[in-house]
Amino acid sequence: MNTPDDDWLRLDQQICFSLHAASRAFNGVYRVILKDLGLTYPQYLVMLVLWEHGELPVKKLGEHLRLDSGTLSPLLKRLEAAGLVSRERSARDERSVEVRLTEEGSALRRRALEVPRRIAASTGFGADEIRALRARLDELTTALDAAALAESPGGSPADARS
Amino acid sequence: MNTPDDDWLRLDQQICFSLHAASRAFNGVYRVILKDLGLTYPQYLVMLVLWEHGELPVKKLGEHLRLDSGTLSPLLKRLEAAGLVSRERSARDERSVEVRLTEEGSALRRRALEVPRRIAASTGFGADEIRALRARLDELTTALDAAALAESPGGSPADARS
DNA sequence: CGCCATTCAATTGCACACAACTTAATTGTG
DNA sequence: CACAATTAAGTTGTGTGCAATTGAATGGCG
Repeated sequence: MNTPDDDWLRLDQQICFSLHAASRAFNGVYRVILKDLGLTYPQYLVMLVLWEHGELPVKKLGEHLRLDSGTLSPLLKRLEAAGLVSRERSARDERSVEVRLTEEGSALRRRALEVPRRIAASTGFGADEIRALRARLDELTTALDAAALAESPGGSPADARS
Repeated sequence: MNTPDDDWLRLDQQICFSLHAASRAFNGVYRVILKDLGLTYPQYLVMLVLWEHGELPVKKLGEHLRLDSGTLSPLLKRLEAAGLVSRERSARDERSVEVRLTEEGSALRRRALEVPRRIAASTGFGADEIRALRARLDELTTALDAAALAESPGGSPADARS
């Protein structure tokens, strides 16, 4: 009786909504800061992975970012049009497409180095606070992903490979 | 020298990315659970506000949800097509449009009551943990919003009305 | 060797999210 | 009262995000 149904609906709104709002607020700050680089926020995430790993197939990129080809294909096409990456079918496996940084894409990294500092400043959070929050969010994501599989309409254990 | 540039770019990826991933993970769980109700996640957020406030103009709805008419207009049109809400120009101010729950929309609330519990279970977090995380995220959002204004290209004090 | 299940990208269709613009109504001011 | 500035919705265009489908290539198995 502490939490009648009405309160449940209210509390619920606040949890999911806070996350939704925070995500969009982050997006907004990145949008402003990344405009100089000519990148959107998701494009920046792709570039971060490429700057770290150099070159990798679309599949691997998707695993790092939890995105599928439906999202990545058009995004990569835009990065290619911007001259930042090249896409080439792998010689060994013609199904796979290797995404590589162009010289221009690699060079952009230097200009991107100041982004993290500006973002960190925008949050007003210290490094430790950020680390703690990140850990919390990762726990949450792991739990939610597991739950999505279980709840899934065909929530069959068949999906839960390994 | 504790944090060379490389580490900054890595850490940065993790903060923004964790939030991005958590938000999408939440979205995924809601997608599954809300499918029964025929609602998308943002549509559910709109319905939550309407269930709480009954009826209100698009503008107010946008303030509660931090969404503008560009997002809300088509979304509300879909909710109207689904028979859950009605839209009617206000008599007192013809610019404004009042969004009201239909009987069907009000009735849907009963079926939505179980959603919060299922979501809470999916997170695996306790009520206190959720509250703490929500508070943290709200701080973050406030800070980011303020920063976005300041960073804004025309980050002129002219924008900061009042 | 030949066939079928699997895998990878790309495409299609739908639904946000947001900037920029348009249109209509209202308010403030002279 | 008339007119400029403001305000509210809606529209347009771009860019994700994801389910479902398609098409090409690969790998396993008889």
